[in-house]
Amino acid sequence: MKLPTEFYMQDTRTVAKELLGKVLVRKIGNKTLSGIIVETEAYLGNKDPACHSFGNKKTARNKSMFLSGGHSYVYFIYGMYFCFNVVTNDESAPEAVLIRAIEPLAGIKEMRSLRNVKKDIHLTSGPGKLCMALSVNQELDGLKLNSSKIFICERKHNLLSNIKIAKSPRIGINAKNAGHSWKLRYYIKSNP
DNA sequence: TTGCCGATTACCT
DNA sequence: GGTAATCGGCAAC
Repeated sequence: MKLPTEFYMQDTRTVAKELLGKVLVRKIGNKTLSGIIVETEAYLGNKDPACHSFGNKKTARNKSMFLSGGHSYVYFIYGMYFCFNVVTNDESAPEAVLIRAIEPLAGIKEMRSLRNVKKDIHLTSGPGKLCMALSVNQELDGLKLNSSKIFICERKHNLLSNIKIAKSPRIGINAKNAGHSWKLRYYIKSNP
């Protein structure tokens, strides 16, 4: 079952936590690639100095953050990589959750051919890596997450009912940034 | 129009 | 742990 729009309209930190254990699905032609979400980060819009939409600043790049919860926000970074985010809350709150890592579930062969790595552990263990493995690019920016190309759903069997969630400061935030130490990164403890 | 730097990764020692 | 790769966004000029 695809997650309903109401799921994404909740508080951004709640969505970041609740996304752990859900399944990110990418359809390419007749191929299905998917993985369990194991690491996320919350970005709190207007009041978050580390967020692209800090101060409600709207630009060509981050305009998708100003859509309602349940849309995608994909951006290009470091001249080489894409990052995939889930927009949360309503239009008045340009907030989002960055998907930082997934555990491959379906389409591992396709992921291997999209990535050029020796060990599977490196397939989707970072925000840029998972975008390469799932062929996520700017074409998917601003789509609703019930799109046939990319969406998120519950696991069929609730195998992760007793997962332990850990939190920490977000990765890659410059120490000069006031949001540097905010603990908005969530991950499934002990998942490699 | 210029110039700095980034929500990263891969590969090196 | 260190850093090159690589280029678009964005603020400042």
